[in-house]
Amino acid sequence: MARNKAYSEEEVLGKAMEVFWKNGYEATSVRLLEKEMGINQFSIYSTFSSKKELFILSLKKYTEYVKVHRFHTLLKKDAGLKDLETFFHHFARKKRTEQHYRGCLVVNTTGELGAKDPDIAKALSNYFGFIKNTIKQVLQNAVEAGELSANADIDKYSNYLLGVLQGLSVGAKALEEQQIKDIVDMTMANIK
Amino acid sequence: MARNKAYSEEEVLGKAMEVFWKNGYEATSVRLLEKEMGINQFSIYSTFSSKKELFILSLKKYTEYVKVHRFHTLLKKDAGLKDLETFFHHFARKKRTEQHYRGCLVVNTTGELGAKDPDIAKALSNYFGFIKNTIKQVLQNAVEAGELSANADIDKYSNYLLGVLQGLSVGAKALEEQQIKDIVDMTMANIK
DNA sequence: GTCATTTCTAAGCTATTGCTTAGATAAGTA
DNA sequence: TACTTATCTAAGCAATAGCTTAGAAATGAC
Repeated sequence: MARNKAYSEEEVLGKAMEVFWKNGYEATSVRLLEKEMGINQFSIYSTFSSKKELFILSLKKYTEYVKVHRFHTLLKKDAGLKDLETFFHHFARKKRTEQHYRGCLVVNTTGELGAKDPDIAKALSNYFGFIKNTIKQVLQNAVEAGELSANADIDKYSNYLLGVLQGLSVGAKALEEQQIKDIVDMTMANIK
Repeated sequence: MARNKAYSEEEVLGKAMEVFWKNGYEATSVRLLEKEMGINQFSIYSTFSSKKELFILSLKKYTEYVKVHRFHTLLKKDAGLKDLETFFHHFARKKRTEQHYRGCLVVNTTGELGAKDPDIAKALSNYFGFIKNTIKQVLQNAVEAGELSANADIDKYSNYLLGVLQGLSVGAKALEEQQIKDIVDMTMANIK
């Protein structure tokens, strides 16, 4: 063994995620990362290999972040339709309370980079798969609790809700609060 | 008067739009624009002032583009629910036929830049306003044709459809064809 | 304490960024 | 034909991009 790192990898990765989230991939320079992560370029490259690798790890970190800060209510064992509705309605509130809503890091990246890079595309796909499964589990709970008909096509429903969620992630950056509300109302009325 | 320009402004602007659409704003260099537009940097700057101005003009050009190539069926005088349904179903087909679907330039930009720059944000907002109004007019036609109930809240409906459209623009870059189909099916079933 | 190994600082690398400029070229006016 | 004005080519500007390297500093093993 030898000298220890003077920083926590998870901690500086969290900072990197914030920078990418705020600025986007291309607009984030390694100098800015260096400043915000609090470590210099040598450390960034020796620990995270490249800007792209750091970004992909940031996308994974983001998944962990939203599990705790966005999807926690839906990840409860007994989460049901009511939780789903509350979750979606949070978008309209966010639009009002946060001056400059940053949107979803993964949706932003889909817009900026799309499928340009296969490694990044895989990370995007993994994230959306996780979101879909989370929603699907809630719908499954709802069926079991009798909130939804037993022959409801919950796979179809979860794809639909994922799609609307992607729309809301764009809309919350570009539309008015009332428009967000309308989208959420219409969508939830469609789940029955 | 003096020497004339050796190119059509509208034509090279169309090329610029294509480059931004394919690559995104930050990933598009002036050297690349120079190459694809077929004019050199002096001409770009003397005619379009800056990269940002050129981009904003490209966003406006994109609006004109989609009027002709995407929304033409919805802009017909008698466009109705059937046209709306066909329009939405085109997304799933696009996903299958176009290897690397580029998505919507404006949605992509919302993801990449959001409200970072007020001038660009205004252009995004204008675009989404146009789309909403286009949809709203179709719904109005549908009411008048008796396809929709006279007390349907068509403003709410059009916000909803705009939101789903934004979602599809993301989803078509990141989801599977079947998922797109599910989103479209569920959405259209909700308009009645 | 000595050594091997890793991390640190700080400077520097080449390539590219958005943008500008000097001078040649073209075109309408008189 | 001479003059004015605008557009062209091609080179060049400072600043910054992502990334690397040389040498100093720290740390656990022996």
